[in-house]
Amino acid sequence: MAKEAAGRERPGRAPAPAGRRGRPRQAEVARLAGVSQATVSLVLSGRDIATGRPISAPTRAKVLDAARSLGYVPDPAASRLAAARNNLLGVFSFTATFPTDVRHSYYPFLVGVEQEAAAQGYDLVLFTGSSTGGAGAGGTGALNRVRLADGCLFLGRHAPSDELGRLVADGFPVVHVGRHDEPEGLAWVGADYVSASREVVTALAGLGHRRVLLVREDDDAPASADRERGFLDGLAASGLPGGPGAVFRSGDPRRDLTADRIRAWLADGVSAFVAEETDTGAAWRALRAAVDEAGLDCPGQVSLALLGSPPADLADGPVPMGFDIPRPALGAEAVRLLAARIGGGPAVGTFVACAFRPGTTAGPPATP
Amino acid sequence: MAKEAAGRERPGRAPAPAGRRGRPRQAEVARLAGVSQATVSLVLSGRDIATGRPISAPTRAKVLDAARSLGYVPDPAASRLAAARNNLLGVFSFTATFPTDVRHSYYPFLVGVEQEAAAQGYDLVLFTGSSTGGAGAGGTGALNRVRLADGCLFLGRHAPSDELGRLVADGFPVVHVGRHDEPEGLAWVGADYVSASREVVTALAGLGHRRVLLVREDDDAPASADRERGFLDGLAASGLPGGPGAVFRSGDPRRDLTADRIRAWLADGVSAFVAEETDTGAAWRALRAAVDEAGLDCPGQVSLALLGSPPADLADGPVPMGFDIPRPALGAEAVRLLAARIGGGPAVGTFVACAFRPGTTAGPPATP
DNA sequence: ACTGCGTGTTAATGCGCATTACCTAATGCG
DNA sequence: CGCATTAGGTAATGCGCATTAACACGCAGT
Repeated sequence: MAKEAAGRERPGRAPAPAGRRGRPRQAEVARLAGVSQATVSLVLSGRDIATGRPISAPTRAKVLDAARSLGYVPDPAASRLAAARNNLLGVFSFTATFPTDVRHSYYPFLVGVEQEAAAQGYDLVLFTGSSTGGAGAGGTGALNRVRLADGCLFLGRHAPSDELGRLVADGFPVVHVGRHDEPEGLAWVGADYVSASREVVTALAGLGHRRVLLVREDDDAPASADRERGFLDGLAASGLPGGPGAVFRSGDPRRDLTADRIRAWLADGVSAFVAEETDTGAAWRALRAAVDEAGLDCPGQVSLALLGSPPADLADGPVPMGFDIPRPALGAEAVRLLAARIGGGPAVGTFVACAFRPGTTAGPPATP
Repeated sequence: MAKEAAGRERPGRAPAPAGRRGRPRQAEVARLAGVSQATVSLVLSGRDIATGRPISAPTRAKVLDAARSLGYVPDPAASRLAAARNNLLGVFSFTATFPTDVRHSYYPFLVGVEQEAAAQGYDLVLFTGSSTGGAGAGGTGALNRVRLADGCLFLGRHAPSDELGRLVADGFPVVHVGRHDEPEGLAWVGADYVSASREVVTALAGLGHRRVLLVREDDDAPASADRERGFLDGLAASGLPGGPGAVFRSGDPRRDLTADRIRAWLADGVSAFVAEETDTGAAWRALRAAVDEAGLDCPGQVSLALLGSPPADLADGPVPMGFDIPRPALGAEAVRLLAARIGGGPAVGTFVACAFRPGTTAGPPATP
């Protein structure tokens, strides 16, 4: 290795602090200002007043001037090491590349994250799960780099519980977006599907409906279960008949939900249908198709509601009664929670309320 | 004069290394394996053989076992501080928030980046320009956090030269994607528009065209200038008439490029038109519209070419003669360059060749 | 036997910063 | 006036890791 010709110097491998190389350090600011490095740190971090160790105005000024004239910028790695914080928040997405795509479902969420992070004085650092790169030792690998930040948000349902559990066990501040009970002690934020679904049912009951049917897919995600629970809660609260008969479950709604079936239900007293929302929107799609096929007028002869937002390609159809997941708010809440955890707060789970959407697909039941 | 603090313990604020708290450190692995921390570092980094200081097989095994049983994972911040490297590559995108526009999404580029990074043993960390958050001291702020990584790629034409220059001046390894001459000493990779454009003209000349016209927008980006230069070079090389008459420049091609005008050019001996590619694709769009409007048969009566790829919404039209920017290759090359710079290589600029695309919009000139 | 040399391993050091214990005036106060 | 307090600042220390000088131990050569 040939680097500097000055004979020997610093034992470590060594960019010289001398001459004109590399960023200035606090030590150099200190020298220029005629104070100690510690004072520089105190002044620049503003921690002097915060901790009741005030630094006199003239000294402050000297330090700040020196820092500015040298163009001092802190080293985030060193900050993190020394103080266990560098005001960086990680955002980990398990999707292949990072969702820079606006159509991507995470996008609105990220908007909220970004705003709240800025409000709390944090910068963001993004990670993706794809990289299977280097990292010699651990092998655990991918998740490890989030430790660069003070804490990390995790998006995506495919979060591997074991790796996450590892971070949690190490006391690293983590918040998962979307309810997630798996690793004990994991903090999360989730939308309150139960209340929102109940509210939809209550609204239908308020319009006069006496029999309401839930159409759901054959999917056992917690989000689906929550919706069903809210639905049944709503029926009970409105004094409507619940039980298994109030739920129609199908692995292939498009096939099972025929126009005939719809007519039969109507004849049987059902006047409103509620569809679960899923990735594919299959339940909602099938419901609408069947109603159309049966030649029924939507708010007039039958009322429809959707427990969530319609899929993008149906966005210009009539707005369904239902609720919207407040994704930006969810993101903001996640950041708030994470900030609290970094500050030593507890690892709690939090629900964020969804916004009820009246829509145009529900009205009073037809009077035959 | 103060040395012993017999009563107290660690002066720093202190998560205990004791009991069962937090990640294990190399020191604990060392203790368990009955070796020194230095040995652990050597073994885990594999640097023992690399530096010709081999560690004996039994010792290696002990260390590796201990590390595995404790679940040791390295602290990326500490690695970076101590060694000036942590095998992380930054990718900085200057787009506002998380980019809003899908069309010139960086996606294909990122694919190449990701692959090559993995191949080189690096993990990725992503940044965006938006965050205007905390960062006490500097004020320079946003760009600073890239220092967490060993080096950083920069995407986007809006790269502020001064901030970038700062990083470059500090000796931080940086590679900009897209030619960028501004800060002296900035490394970059860019597509070779000059050669690619020349090749297109040569191809047209080879088909027998004697007068070719370039349609460009009123935009002075270096990418546009390069295309024009390549175009003119190509004319010269083919012995065709160049000069200002060979270039039609318009701030609003859709308005200025009328069917009549096209006919006039044809009457004047022009038999092929070449459009510049831009974000909007306005030149190409206008050219096609005018030719259609004039009722001209495209490969038959007039030949067209595009110096780039057609906009997404015109993707299913006829494939224009032109060239494709090898975005994944560009990304890969950028990573290679960055890795080289981290390894101490020079800050060079590199061109990546574009792929000629014959397409179906060009043929021999009409024989009147 | 002493030197030379190769091989393993450890002690010591520092990366850049935050933090704490301590030190020295300059007060306050009964 | 004697002591406690406050204001203002500094020296020392360590975060977790990588790096290297130095040491310890054979084993050959002369």
